[in-house]
Amino acid sequence: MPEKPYDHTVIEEKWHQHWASGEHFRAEENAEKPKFYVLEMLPYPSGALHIGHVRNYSIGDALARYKWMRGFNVLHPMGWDAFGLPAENAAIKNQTAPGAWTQRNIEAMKKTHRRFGFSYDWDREVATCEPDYYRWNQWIFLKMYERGLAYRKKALVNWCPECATVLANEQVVDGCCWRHELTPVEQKALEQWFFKITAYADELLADIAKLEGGWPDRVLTMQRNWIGRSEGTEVDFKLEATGEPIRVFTTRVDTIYGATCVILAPEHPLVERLADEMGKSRAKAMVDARAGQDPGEITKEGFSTGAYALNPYNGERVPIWVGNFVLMTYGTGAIMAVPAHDERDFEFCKQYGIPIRPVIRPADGALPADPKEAFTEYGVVENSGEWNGLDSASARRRMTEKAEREGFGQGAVTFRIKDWGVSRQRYWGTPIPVIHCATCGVVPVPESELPVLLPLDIKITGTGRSPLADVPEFVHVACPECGGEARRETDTMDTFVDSSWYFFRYCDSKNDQLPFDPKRIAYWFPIDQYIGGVEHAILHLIYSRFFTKVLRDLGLIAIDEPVTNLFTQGMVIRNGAKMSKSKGNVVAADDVVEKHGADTARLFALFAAPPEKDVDWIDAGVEGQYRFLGRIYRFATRNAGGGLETTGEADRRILRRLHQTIGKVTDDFETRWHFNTSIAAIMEFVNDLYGAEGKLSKAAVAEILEKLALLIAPFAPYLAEELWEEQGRQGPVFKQPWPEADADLAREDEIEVPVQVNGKLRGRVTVPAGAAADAMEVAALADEKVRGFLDGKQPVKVIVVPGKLVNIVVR
RNA sequence: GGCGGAGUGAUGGAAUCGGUAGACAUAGCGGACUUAAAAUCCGCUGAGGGGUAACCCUCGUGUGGGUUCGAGUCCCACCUCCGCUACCA
Repeated sequence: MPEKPYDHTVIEEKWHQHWASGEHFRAEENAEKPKFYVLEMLPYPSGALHIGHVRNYSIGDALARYKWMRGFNVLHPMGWDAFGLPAENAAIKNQTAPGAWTQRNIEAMKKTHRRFGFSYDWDREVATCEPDYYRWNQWIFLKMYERGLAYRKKALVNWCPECATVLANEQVVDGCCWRHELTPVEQKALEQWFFKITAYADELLADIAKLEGGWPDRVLTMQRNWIGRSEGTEVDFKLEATGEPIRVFTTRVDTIYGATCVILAPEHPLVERLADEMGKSRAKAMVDARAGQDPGEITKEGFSTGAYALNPYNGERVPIWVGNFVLMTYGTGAIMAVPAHDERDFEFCKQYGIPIRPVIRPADGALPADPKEAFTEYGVVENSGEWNGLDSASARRRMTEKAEREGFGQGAVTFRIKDWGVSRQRYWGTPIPVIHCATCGVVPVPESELPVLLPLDIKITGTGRSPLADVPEFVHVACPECGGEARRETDTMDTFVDSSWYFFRYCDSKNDQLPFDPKRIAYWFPIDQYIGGVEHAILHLIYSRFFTKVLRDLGLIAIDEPVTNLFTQGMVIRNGAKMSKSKGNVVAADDVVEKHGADTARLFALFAAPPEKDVDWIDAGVEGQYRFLGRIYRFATRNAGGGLETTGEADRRILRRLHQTIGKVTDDFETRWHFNTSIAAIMEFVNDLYGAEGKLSKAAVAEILEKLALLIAPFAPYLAEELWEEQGRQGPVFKQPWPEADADLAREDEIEVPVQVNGKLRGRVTVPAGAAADAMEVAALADEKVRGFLDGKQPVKVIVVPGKLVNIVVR
């Protein structure tokens, strides 16, 4: 047959049309077949897919297609994380409505998605900004409110006095507003909504054990650290003037005789009463200074309130200070400072001349007279009255018991993780479904009135209060309880709410009675493979686990954890920097597909590096993948139906290589997903194939062409489908059984074994495959070259690794 | 500061369990084809040295030590880069 040139535009356009109906990728519940739920993190519709997305989806798609070929019933959905701040920023900049802007972006990106030929079941598509999605955010919110898992409290927000608006953390640059670079951001307390994730802190921590093996260790470590459980003691110091308690949390109550002051967080309620006017304004300045600051950069500062507290263990009188490094949001917002045994306290006390008094000595040492640094390890208690001589661990235990017995403290477990603040003073998000009534207070919107619709035609100015507060039709509402005049909540939800349960919705995306039918979840869940960027290792993946547990406790699902296996791909960087619009180094997926075609782009995304590694995207190199596809296509077309009538040695050799290649690619899929080496193996095979061209039998050519199409199907689906069709076979290729490597055909007859003398490579001998150790030794010792290096000496020892190598040791 | 990852040719990377370092690809060089170029096909390509040649020798995986018959791979110390996290008492 005559060779045809590889024209990706023709091939890809053809199959693109063919797949447009979407029927090939539709997933349906089928109890007969094993299911496989493969999911890639849903993108924010920023306007265009970039090459980082392409990498993510190429990994997921290769796996989805492989699993199809392995006979699984595959669920492979896609959607849009469509709420969020960029839409509002674009609205301000371009005078467009956020909804319309988002919709346009989704359409553009979906088009790109389809050009790449990713195997999604688009019937299940979800866009989180659609009322039929976010109504279930509201529904879940109300269920959580009923159970006390959603509650209100005052919390600090970043506030720009110039815009008179709340800023997101990423809008704070060097402590100043991003739009007013000289205006320092202030901290302002607002009533806000919180999800009580701390109620699940213990379970979230304990269940990490269930994820081991399926999730990367570093993600689990990050989550453990983020939850940050620590056991300690809460102790009440007494305010000298009034006798009222000041509660502190410490993990080292054994050091309490070394406490030389009590330090309050600047927001601590007592500061209001203890500090003078000057102190109060200093405290306020400390709080504001924290906005957007790199915490490591903040230098410790503080001031004395002039008040004193009494140590409950020894009655000692210690001064009360305010310190900027004490956090109101952790523990009790107040600490006892033990400079001799805590680095931070040491630094602070040294700076202000507060005494440093050691009370713990190393088990094998003495108390230092004038410590140069804090001794933070466990040791033996000294200078501590009745407790002297105890080791730290038992002192902790017994001193805590005393506090409990005498009522001035107790054992306590503190978590680093805080309740999840979900209120956003923003427009483009899910309206929080509550109503504020002057008589009835906070009233949830009745379930029957959901969804609370987000009004679409509004002006976003970027200044003032929550944008929704300026929409009278939205705000004014009758109270569902008393019928009186009331106003709607004008804050919207954090977009992490949207992405915390979307993977359930995919299973039943059109349900208008419930967020999803529990039966369908039972079939598809848990997610067998979740794939996404490691940047979501903490927030998204903890919130998703939290929601799963909440939905379980609501009786909607029966599982504890949503994701069995997590794969975190590396980032695609560009010129050593993370791709971002502001840096102007974004590689658009559209450009790549335009120039080289979808198969080439996908192949290159997988070939550039193993998927878990970061990769610096350089255009050079894409060419090679295009050439590779062309080599396959040209070989296939010019050899179609061709070949010798008789079979010979060339057949045997190339079929051996074919089956070795199948084995290699299969192994990569089953164990480590290093598709760069899978593709390299197929390239090597094709190179060998070129060498054997013209020497192969008809039967061998046919088998090779068939298997080759199957082998590349997960990586280059367009070309695979085209080859499959040209061979006159019934498609689609990605629903065919994955080829099996035939171990007998793959086996080598002879192997070349390196021979070392004293560990240095000195020669090679050829032996039959499977040769016994002594046969290998004989062959090695008989080799002329090797003998030259033996210098006539007798081997002291010969190490033989069957099938691998021989090492002869001489002295 | 804490936790994690990585350092291999000009470049991306390979070497999966301690066993031939540099597969595969890019870039470069040379050849074939062509009036010419592109495309394609073939060959060479870690450094240094030797040989007419097939080939051979020495060195070589961030640095310095160690374990081992044998180390890119394991252990110790250090250097550099990257990511995450960060006064969490």
